Amino acid sequence: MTASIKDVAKKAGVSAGTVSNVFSGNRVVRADLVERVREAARELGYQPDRAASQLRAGKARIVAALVPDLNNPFFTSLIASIESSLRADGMDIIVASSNDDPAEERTRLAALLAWRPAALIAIPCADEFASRDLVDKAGIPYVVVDRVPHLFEGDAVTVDNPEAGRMAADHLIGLGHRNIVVVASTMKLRNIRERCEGIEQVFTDHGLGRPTLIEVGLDFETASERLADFMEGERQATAFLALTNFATLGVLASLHQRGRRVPEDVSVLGFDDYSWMRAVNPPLTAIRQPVEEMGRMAWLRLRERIAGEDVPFSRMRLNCKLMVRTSTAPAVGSPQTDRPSSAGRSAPAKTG
Amino acid sequence: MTASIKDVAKKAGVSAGTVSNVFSGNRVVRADLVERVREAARELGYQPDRAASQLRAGKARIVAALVPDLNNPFFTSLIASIESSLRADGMDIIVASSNDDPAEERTRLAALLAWRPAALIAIPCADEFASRDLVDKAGIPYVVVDRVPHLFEGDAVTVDNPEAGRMAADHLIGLGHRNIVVVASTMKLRNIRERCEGIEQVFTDHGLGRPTLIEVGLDFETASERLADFMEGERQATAFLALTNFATLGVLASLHQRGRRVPEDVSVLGFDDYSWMRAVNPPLTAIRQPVEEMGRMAWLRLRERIAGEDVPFSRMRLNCKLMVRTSTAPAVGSPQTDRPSSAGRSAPAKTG
DNA sequence: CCGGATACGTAAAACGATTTACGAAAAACG
DNA sequence: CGTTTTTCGTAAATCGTTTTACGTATCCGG
Repeated sequence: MTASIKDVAKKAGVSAGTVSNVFSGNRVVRADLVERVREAARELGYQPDRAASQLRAGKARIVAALVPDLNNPFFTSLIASIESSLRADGMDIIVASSNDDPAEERTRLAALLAWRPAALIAIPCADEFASRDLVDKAGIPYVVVDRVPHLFEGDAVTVDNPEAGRMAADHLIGLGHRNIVVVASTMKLRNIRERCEGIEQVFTDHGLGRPTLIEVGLDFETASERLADFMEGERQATAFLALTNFATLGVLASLHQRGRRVPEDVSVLGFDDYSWMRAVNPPLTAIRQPVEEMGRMAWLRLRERIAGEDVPFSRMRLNCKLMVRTSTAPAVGSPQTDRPSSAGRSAPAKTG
Repeated sequence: MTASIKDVAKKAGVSAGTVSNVFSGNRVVRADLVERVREAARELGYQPDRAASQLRAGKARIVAALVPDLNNPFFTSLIASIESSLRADGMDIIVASSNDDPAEERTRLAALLAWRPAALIAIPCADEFASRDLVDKAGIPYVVVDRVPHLFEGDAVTVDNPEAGRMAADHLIGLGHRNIVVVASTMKLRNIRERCEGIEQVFTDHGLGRPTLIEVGLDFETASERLADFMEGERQATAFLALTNFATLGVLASLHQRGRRVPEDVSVLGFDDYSWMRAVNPPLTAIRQPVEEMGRMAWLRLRERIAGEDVPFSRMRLNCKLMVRTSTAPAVGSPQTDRPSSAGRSAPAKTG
């Protein structure tokens, strides 16, 4: 059905090799022949078959991406960024979702590798990245993004999670909040743990005890559910610090459900920064992750590796940014102070 | 680096053809040989090269998806749905974004087709789908989703846009709203036009004139901007009916910016239905598009086509659902009535 | 015990590209 | 002008599979 290189060769009256050279630019071809080949190709609607090309040349022009969830805008934004970086280098992207399940991750990864991609970008579903052995065996360069295994030997791109946690905690404590609830997706993930560490550090620096911490899972539904349960008995918190996208949503939903107003009754600080956070009322104070840049960095590193550069492994740690909006306000009854201890513990939670 | 079928064959003491048969199941192989081949493959970490396999067999196990914007959750949800349908059939998905630009659409599409995918799922950036000729020439089955060309001869999956428009308009008019502003992305898109038609029809049925209509573009930034401009001079509207995701966000953002409260001062009805719409305050009344189902349907049809079934072209028209939440309320000063004419025109817009 | 199925493995020819080795013509050089 | 070099096209080999054609062994009925 589709024209092959031979059809073009015949039509242009040259050999297949010449046609190949015209398109790949691997060797120079006389101008008049180039013209004839181009013309013939145009007439036939010919375009080199990438699968065949990759097979023979051993150079893949496809990159694989493995993410935990294609419904999470954080991951898809990352893919968007990577896709637009890739394209400049004539690459295409093949994607798969592990659905946050290690077993699926393994099979999906195997399927991706079966295409012999030039490289892989992985966001593991658990941060041991148990399926890593498959990639190692395949011998292709890869970079782990966002969720990096402990003692990982390889390229990685993350944000500075401890610092992000500190920024968030600083902001809330600076506003006088002492009863802060930290809403994590799951402590099984290292990035989440690191954010918590940053937060706790600030608490310690201020002479405060550890903040209340709850785990609410990886999607909106379960997050809302668990938060609703939690809030049942909770009356003291003056601020919620949500460590992920869906955790933020869950907090908002259950606060609203219980009729507690933001920021009058309780402050909310979220993670990730999407359009809707700016649009809603009140606009959300949030820690912005540099998604766009993460994607670019990941590809930059992979490109070097593909080119065969033997640079040492690197862990890029990008900085988050605190976007202060109006969902966070001074704690009720607390003057805006940095004095340690005191306050908080006994601060009456205004109920809605 | 990676083991090939020959390595496995040698190790198992059989021919390459036999190894192929073991993995493809194309012909039966004696049990003991199967065992030996499997064992050898396991030891070598062998997995058939999909590119090579596709080249020889002429059967592609990859599907291409072309969308206008990977940062729009509507499109990525669609991809998520398709990906999970595909996987059940052993397919993988390769994606590209046209960035809402016909020229880019053309080059990206060409790149996708160069992989000789088994099928294509396309969401054109303009609804003529000007690059369609490329797909036709490639001779692969494809389905157009969401944005369907006029008089399109082919498979398509959309929602019932006129009906969606009617539902939305009915809801608002039923609440007594007469000064409704319809916020479209761009009238260049047929689905948007159809939604408008549905809306206008309801207006006519109620003896009302045409609603105010503004176009705000395809992304959040420009939408907010244009809406801010628009609202500068606007004081009468009691309800905004946003026809897309980003339009909805734009409406919320600029209303908030001008200090108009939802739903007390003005009602807002949005399109698409995402987690954040449920989570925010007030929860948004919205028209929910069956994204998940759209993806499934698209793949179902493609699967038939790939299998060679010669069914006639179909345009699947799925139903949207109105999710009534609290961002829409009875119009101020208007009793909840269906009486035509009167009202509206002169209803004072409460300013914030 | 013979003839014809049946079962199943192997060698070799594809698939559509790239790359290598070679050769003919043109160009450069002394 | 003869020799060497450069330029550039072609034929053939090759990438890792699948598939076709063929061969050998086993089985079965008569």
